Amino acid sequence: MGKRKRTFDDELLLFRALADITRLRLLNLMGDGEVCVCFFVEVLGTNQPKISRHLAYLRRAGVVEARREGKWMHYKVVEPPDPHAARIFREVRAWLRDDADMRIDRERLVKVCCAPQPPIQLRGAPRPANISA
Amino acid sequence: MGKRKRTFDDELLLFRALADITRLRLLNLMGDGEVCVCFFVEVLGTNQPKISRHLAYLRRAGVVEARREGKWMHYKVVEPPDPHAARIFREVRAWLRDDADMRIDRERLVKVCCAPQPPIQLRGAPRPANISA
DNA sequence: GTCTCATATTCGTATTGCCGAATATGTCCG
DNA sequence: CGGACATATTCGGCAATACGAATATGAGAC
Repeated sequence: MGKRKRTFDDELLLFRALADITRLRLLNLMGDGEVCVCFFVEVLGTNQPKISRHLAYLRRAGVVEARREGKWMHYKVVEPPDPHAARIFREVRAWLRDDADMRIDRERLVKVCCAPQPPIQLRGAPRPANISA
Repeated sequence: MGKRKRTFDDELLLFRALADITRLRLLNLMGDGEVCVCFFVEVLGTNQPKISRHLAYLRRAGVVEARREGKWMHYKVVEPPDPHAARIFREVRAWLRDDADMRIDRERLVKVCCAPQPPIQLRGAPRPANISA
């Protein structure tokens, strides 16, 4: 009786990962490359545990990977191993790229990163790679 | 503050519609054309209100449409109006077509429809269109 | 009209998911 | 070692969701 569950579990995990606006916003900010957790907190304007929980969710779903650099953690998007999941995921990311509100988030990320006087809590934080408006 | 919510609400509705195994199985059975509710109940082997509730969910998400024919209700897949959503949805359906367990469900549908002696509760029910193994 | 059948909805409850607050882990510096 | 900082996890409450059971709606037969 658990046969079908096992076969489609990964797929359900993917869709449930996409079924939350905070997680979609995180994926969107990672669209151009690695991003440090502290920037997520700053751009989304929410508390840090919430960000961390959603990143863990995305990691369990197999769509992001983490890399440690000293105290900081960098997250980046990775394609799911399943070819069908990968195709779906690519379409979702294309959707995020074109969405107006998502673009606003990305612009906020650039502004926070490249500001001459960044917020106090971001002094010395490693800048994300491949920033582009 | 409700700006982002409004813009991406439809998209979240789509992903949440896909984040349930029963709804994915229903979409899979509709892959080849219109299907009558009574066949869903038979193939999935569950109670009727559960099927009806999930079909209502899919209808609210804008991915299926219903048509009445006497006492029977036929459901079919429709593409979401948003181009990005439509592309994602097409990929999901392709995924369902290739999945092994989903194929088993479709074969069960064919068997139930075309059996020389269909189950008592299905005598006279309108056959789905475009049945194919 | 009534009866029957197919489907939809409501109701009460159990489960799941998201949240903020508090706490734990992990790394660097001195 | 201890203190500071970035991030992760746990905990309790609350809202959303899924379920079975019961009931309601809607259409055809009579």
